[in-house]
Amino acid sequence: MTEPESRKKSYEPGAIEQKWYDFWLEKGLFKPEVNPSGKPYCIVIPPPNVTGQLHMGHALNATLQDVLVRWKRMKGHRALWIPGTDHAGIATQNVVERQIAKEKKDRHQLGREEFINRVWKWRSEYGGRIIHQLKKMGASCDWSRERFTLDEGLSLAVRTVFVKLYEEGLIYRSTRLINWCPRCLTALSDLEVEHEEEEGVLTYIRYPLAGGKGHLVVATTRPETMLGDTGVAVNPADERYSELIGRKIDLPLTCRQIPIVGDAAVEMEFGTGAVKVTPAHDFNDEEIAKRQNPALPSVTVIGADGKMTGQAGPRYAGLDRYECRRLVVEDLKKLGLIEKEEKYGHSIGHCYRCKTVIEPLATPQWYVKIEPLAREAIKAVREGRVRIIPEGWENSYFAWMENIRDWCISRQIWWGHRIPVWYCGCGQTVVSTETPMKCPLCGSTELKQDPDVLDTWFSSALWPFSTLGWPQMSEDMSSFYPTDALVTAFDILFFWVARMIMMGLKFMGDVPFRDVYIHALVRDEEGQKMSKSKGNVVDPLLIVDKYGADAFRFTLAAFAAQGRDIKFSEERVKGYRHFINKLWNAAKFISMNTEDRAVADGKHGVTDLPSRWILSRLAGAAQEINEALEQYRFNDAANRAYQFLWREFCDWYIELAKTGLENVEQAPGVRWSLLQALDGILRLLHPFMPFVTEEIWQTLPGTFREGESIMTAVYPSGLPQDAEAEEGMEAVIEAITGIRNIRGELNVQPGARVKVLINAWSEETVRTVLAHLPYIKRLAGAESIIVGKGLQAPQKAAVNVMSRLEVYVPVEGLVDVKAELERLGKELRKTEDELSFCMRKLMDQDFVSRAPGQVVAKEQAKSRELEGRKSNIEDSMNRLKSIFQEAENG
RNA sequence: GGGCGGAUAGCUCAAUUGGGAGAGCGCAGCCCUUACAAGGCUGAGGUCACAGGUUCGAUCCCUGUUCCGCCUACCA
Repeated sequence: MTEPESRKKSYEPGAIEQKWYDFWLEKGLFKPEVNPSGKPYCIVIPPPNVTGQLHMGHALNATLQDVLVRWKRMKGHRALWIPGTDHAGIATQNVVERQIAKEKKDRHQLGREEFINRVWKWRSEYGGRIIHQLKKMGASCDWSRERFTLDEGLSLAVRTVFVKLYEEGLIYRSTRLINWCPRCLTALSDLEVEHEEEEGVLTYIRYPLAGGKGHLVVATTRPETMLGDTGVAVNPADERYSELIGRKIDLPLTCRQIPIVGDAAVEMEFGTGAVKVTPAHDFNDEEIAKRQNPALPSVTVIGADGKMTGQAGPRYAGLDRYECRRLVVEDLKKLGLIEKEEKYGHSIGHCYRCKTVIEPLATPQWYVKIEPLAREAIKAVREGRVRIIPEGWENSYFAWMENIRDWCISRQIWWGHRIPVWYCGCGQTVVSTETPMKCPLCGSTELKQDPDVLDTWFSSALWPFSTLGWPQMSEDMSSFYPTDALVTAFDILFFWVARMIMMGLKFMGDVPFRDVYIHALVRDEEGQKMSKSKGNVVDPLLIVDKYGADAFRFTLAAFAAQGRDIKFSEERVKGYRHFINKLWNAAKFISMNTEDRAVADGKHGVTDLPSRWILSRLAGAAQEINEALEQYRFNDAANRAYQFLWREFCDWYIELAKTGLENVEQAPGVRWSLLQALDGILRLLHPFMPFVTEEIWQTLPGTFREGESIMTAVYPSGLPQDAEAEEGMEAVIEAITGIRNIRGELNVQPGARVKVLINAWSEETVRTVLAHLPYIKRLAGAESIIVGKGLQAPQKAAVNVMSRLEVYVPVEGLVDVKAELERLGKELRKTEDELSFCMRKLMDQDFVSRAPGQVVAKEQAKSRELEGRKSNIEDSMNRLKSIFQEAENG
């Protein structure tokens, strides 16, 4: 026969987690319908990339959302957490392209249709991976409502939004420089470009003045672009150069002549004060070119593939841009046109997907005119209709939104939402949610759809309402929009959060969510960002296997609010596994002591002070935990639960209960309180550690369980507190710790029973202590205790002065008198220091007259207590000293 | 260049609006006390980065400095 689960010495998560997750799924407990009449509460998951594997960020993100949703569900809300994945255009396409590259093919050989089929096939094989991983974390998402950004419904939402914005003039097409990734062969939005500081070279090139007299020196970090220069700009206010404006340069390595122009944006102090202008390959230069009248022409010398074009001239055409750079510099050197080269640190844009250096390239692209949308989104946050938590992020949000530039939404890839625009040979453009049969202008059926797809974030921006069924009306939509909270990391605040707010306001007429909770980034132990290339990634699934999802979740929650970063270390998870084990063993103890024994029928059967106390403490903890969760202070909530379970419930109450259980009359009440407090802490902890709490909760007697799962049990709140019991227990606790301190410091053997005198300051305390002598004896290892007010101190005793009482432990023969004197001396110095600090304040006229009355009163009370303590310690020391001297003399 | 955040115990970090700083881990001592050694009891350890200012009083508010991190920007 195997040991029953509940009696094993330690908690083993593996099989138990699977068991309960299946149970929850089977019972449909993740659906909002379990609380049909509750107030709706809804969170949409930040959809992870369908190509993704669960990483630490997902794990933290999912944990926090699950804590919120489980908590709200237990509070009776109609709670809905909508899961799903994102089609992740570029990332997914890259993954599948790599796969087919192994077959020595590329997507063009396959053709668009076949390639798309391959991606869908890949998605059906691997796309469920991250969903499966979320389940391992215990996520209570309603999987029946799972969505994918390329679902038919979501695609319709995307087309609908596109058409509407187009019709309003908020989507337009334009040819201008955009960020181009020469490896992914697509345009990128400004946000998708990562700037990194790099060491480069600033090359000073002599540009000969036409007509053969002298030259102008320009500085550049990209010498190869000189082949596409169409001008040189100087500041018109620059006396060195102003009279050159209007003259021409013989552009080296080409046979072109280019003008010297004036532009106020040129910094006179930087470089030589003269700048080459390459409108086709530099955003600034494009601006300068446009400002000229007539505008400077564009010469594109670098193509979409990052190689030099025919316009670069026969010597350079076809070269990679970096090879060309070397050759151009070499050629210029031969011509004696390089003045100097110096090291230069500057920041360079890289593709956020493949890290290739971005090339500005002029191509036709679709844009969203963003300013009108941003204006409303700024207002929503300013007016508090969307709260960003922590508040500090609002600044970043405003800063970005106020300087926002039009959003390039077209991508030259195949995987994604095809742009719903068709072109006719007659020149007509058709924009429609459905594929048009013929051209409305000429009737031709030869319509060609725009080959590009939309930025993935375009569809993600619609997520809070597209997942609820929009553009169809649905019950979910009227119940759950606006959603309640959005939980995410700051790195997609602009990419995603801001755009959702814009689209929600535009298409739903209301914000997409009330609260945005921005959580930390998970870093490694050294504080480095986890990345595959650094090899410092910790796989959350391995942590779950090793320590269980509960310990892992609790760790993440407990460290969630420590500022922006969480430094993750396995040691911490190990620590919280100990916590779970503590809970497990407390439950085991309670089960052993309640099974087949009388349990009081409710709270009225509870008569003993410790039981009243723990129930009151439970009420207090519940209140604080609820308050913390209301404010997204996950760490405070988790730590309060930790403190309650370990310090108050296990260290104090269970130990006290061992005595209470020996009292035949009180025992049923103690048993009820043990179960009641355990039930309470299980419920409080359930959102953080769903599995172990369910496992234990299911073993509680039926009267403590009002439903089939702890998931739908009522979350403790609004429980009555019992100030009288708390005050009474303080006295008991002081008596016990007072004795323990002495034992500990004087190294009394744990087995040795000591005789104790307790001198209480009030009759009330005397009564309380007297009534609880069995508890004190047991927990403090005392064999006899004499209690009274104004007790005469014994001749030879160690003393400990507390705030409600003082404790004497006669130390006849037991103790080194000298050591005890040292200990008391230290105590005395501490007390005196505090007292003099206190007195100094009270003697200060300014303090007494200007500080608030209650602060002064507090200081006065404190000084009285310290005075008392001081004289008590001095008395004890004097007694010991006389003994000491007797011994010396005798 | 602009902006934001951080500097508190050996380590990692807390501290609801200004009134002599807490936790976890670690460390030291003593204990296999029948829920738990993944445990219990006790203890040591902090001029709250630096310099000024406001205040009766500053870890907290203001200014400046140093050192870290991050976001953002078209100085070629």
